[in-house]
This record gives sequence, structure tokens and C-alpha cells, in this order.
Amino acid sequence: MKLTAKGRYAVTAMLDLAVHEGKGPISLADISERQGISLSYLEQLFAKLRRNELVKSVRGPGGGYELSRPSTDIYVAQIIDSVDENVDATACKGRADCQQGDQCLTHELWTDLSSQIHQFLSSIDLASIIERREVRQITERQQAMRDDIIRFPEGDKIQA
Amino acid sequence: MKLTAKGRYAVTAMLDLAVHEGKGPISLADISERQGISLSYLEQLFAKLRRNELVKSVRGPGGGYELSRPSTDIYVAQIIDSVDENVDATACKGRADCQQGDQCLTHELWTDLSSQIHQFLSSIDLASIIERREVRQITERQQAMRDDIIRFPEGDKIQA
DNA sequence: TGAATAGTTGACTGTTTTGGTCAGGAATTT
DNA sequence: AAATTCCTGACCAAAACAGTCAACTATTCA
Repeated sequence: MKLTAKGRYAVTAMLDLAVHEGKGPISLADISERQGISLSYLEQLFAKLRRNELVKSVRGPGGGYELSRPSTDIYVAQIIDSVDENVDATACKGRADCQQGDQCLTHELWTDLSSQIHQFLSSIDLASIIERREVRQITERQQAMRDDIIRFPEGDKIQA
Repeated sequence: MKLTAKGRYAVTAMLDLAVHEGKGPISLADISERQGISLSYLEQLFAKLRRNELVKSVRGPGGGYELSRPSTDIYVAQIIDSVDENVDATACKGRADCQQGDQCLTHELWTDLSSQIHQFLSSIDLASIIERREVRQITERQQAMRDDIIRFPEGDKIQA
């Protein structure tokens, strides 16, 4: 499991599709403009997403991409796996001294953690991210009503 | 949040310390040998871990590094944040066209997801990773007893 | 005191990955 | 046919990664 800008771009693009679900195919040019990702880079990403059957393409004028299935059935882990697809397995493969002692212990510990992360991301579908946001917005609106006058200068620097 | 080899190295090294908790300072040379990480690279990582007060150093012969507090109080997210420490905030900062329309919507969605991931990793402490492994080993041993004779050719390609 | 140990720091380097460009197709619709 | 859009591969610069080297400081032990 790896979590870099590449995966973020892919998830962002897929979220864009999910938000416009049911409005027919969305062109990569549109996504490029909205999300600020270069067209050519999107093409590379979507080639992989298509191969992994997360999206389907429609050619010709008015064409573009659609989710291959409802956004409730597409999980974040699937997206990231599609574009990263490196089956690294945390090295320690060719090393002979990896029997059972201390040597490989922490390697396994990392693998454990890694699989927990993967499991976690496998539980989050696109629809729930969008839904979660809506819930949060409502909560904030209610909060704002309680706080009434107070104006908060946006909690920036969210670095998660 | 980023999840790359750098973070993996840091977590692995910290797990190594956690496993040897209470046995006095552990030298980077030991960790280097056990985990197959170059000594100098460990030095760089531990400089950051120390600045973030996750470890404390003991100089001189017999010296090394120790966890700055019990392994139950050190969380994976803290480790990764220490060595990566880039406060990126997913761009879309200088872009003027980021008011509220579609433009920035998915950016926020990603930020949401990202904070969920961060929150998740903030909930996992070093001790629980080690403990979880022990639980799993017991489970496997019990399973092995039930399966009795069967010998399984290791389930490799764990790619999580 | 002095030698050995071990952390500290910074500069530097080769390799891989990123993010992106370019060009040429192929398929589809109008 | 023309326009649009997906599709593919070759290519590239910059960044990140992983590691090296070297000089240094602090501590301990003989």
C-alpha cells in the first residue's frame, strides 16, 4: 500500500465522476479543468482504471468516462491499487537471513499494519465520502446557527 | 498524509525499538543490521524522530536510542508525520477560482478522506501492533492444531 | 587523560518515481 | 467527412528516495 499524489489524483478524479453520476459520460477535459490535473496524466490514470474495470469509456463527441458501477460499490482501496499496482511485499524476499528471529519480526509487524490500512480503505466507498461531507455540512450549519454571530477564519492547514 | 517507503522505514525502526523496550538503549547499528536499513539513513530519520520527541538518545558506549515514552503512547501517525513533515494541504491554495462550485468540491472530499486516514493511523499505537501479532500467532497455532497434518506453502504476495 | 563509542549534521550522489508533454492513432457521433 | 474523444507509447525534467561520505561533538570507560 502506498499513498501518494498519484493515488490522490485518481481518487479525486473518481470522486468527480461520482459527483456527476447519472449525467452521462464526463470528458477527461472537464475533469482536467475542474480538478487541475493535466489531461495527459489523467489519460494515463484512466487507462489503468479502465483496465481494472472501475470506469467504462464512451467514445466520440459527447463521450467520456462513467463509473462502471454505482459509487456505493467502488472502494478507495480499489482505486489506489489500480493506479499503483506494485506488488512489492516489503522486500525481505531475497534475503536469506529472514527465518524467524528478530530479523524479520518487525517486517511482519509492518505488513500487519499495512494490511490494516488496506482493510480500512477497502471499507470506504465513493458514495460514503460524498454523503459524509453532506452530513458534515449540515452539522456545521446547525453549529453555525447555534454560534450565531461568530465568524471563524477557516481552520486551514489541514495536513492530514 | 503520505505513505511511502520512508514512513515504512521509520515505523519499522520504531517497532524495533518497541520490541526491545526496557532493555536499555538500542544502537542504530543494531537496527540497521536487523532491519536492513542503511545506518546513515537511519541517522537522518532518527534526527527527525528526536526533534519530534518520539525517541531520546543516549550517547557514549552502550548508548543508542530509546522510546521517549511507553509504546502504548506512540502512534503510527505521529511517526509518519515526523519524517514526512510536509504541510502540503493538497494545493488549491493559490488558485483564485476555488470558491464553492464544483471546482473545489472534490478537493474537499479528498481532504475529508485524508483526515479519516490520518485519524485511523492516529488510533494505532506501537504496542497494539505488537500485541495484535501475538494474538494472531496464537490463533494460527490453534488453527494449525485443528488442521493437524496439512502443510501450507506460505501465503506470499501480501501486497497490502 | 585519552581512546573508543555513538550520536549529529550537512553536503553530496546515483537511481527511481512523478508528473507531464508530444505525437500519432483508433473509435464514434454528427 | 469532420469533429470529438479515447487510447497508446515514447520521451523528459524535476523531485523524491535511499544511501554515502566526512567532519564533528558528547559521553563513557579504561
